Amino acid sequence: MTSQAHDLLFRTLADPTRRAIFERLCRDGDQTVAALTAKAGVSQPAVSKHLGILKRAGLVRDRHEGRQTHYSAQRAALAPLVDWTRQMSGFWQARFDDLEDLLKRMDQ
Amino acid sequence: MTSQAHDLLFRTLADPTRRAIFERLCRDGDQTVAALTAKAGVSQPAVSKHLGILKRAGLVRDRHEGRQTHYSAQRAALAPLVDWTRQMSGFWQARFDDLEDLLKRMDQ
DNA sequence: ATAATCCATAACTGGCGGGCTATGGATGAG
DNA sequence: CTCATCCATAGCCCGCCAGTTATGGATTAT
Repeated sequence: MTSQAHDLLFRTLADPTRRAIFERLCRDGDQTVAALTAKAGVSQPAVSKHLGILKRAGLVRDRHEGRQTHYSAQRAALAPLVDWTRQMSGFWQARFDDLEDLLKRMDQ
Repeated sequence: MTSQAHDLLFRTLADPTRRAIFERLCRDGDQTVAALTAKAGVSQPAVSKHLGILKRAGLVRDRHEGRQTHYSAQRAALAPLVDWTRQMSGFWQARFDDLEDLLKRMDQ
């Protein structure tokens, strides 16, 4: 896993609004842009931009359905984060390896 | 764990230079500011600022020794990150609980 | 056909943050 | 005592990025 990937992930998750959108998608599943905008506290274009950035980081997928776009969380994209934490900790690799395998097979 | 803590952690780790400093402290242990500056690719004041931010996030500790300041990584501060990832994933809590306990008892 | 809804993009703006140089206080060396 | 070294802070600058409004293409409703 390159350090670029870590950078992209960390920078993407550093913004509170964006992280909140991702959290919501993780908690409540599939959401339209309108639904996300209703709770985001920012304008619809801002939400669209955040979704674009999340998508570039692989954290979400979009699915077009008529004039709506549904977004869903891609939890597997969190794997590099777990990997990095494991490297920084330098211990208990075994436990983390289990988790990584799970995450990597979670492309739904 | 408050969402403020997550925000502080993510924002602190989002910068590549800062993350590299933390990684180095994790890998190679205790370092003086001069030693860190030598490899950081930025000026000494920049390194000092990064260390200050890392310290505010609880990720490093400083120890004064004469005119030198030694910094060391506080891996336990990564616990909220693990916690957040666990929440987003919503699975395998047991495995992560083990890790969290370990991290929280690692205040050296 | 017309109007309304959904979403993405463009264009602009402002603030935040990471970089720098300059400086000074504290400590160690000669 | 004087000078050099280590580090932190101050002050400044500039680029990036998250926010906004405006707009338009696509789809659905009337």
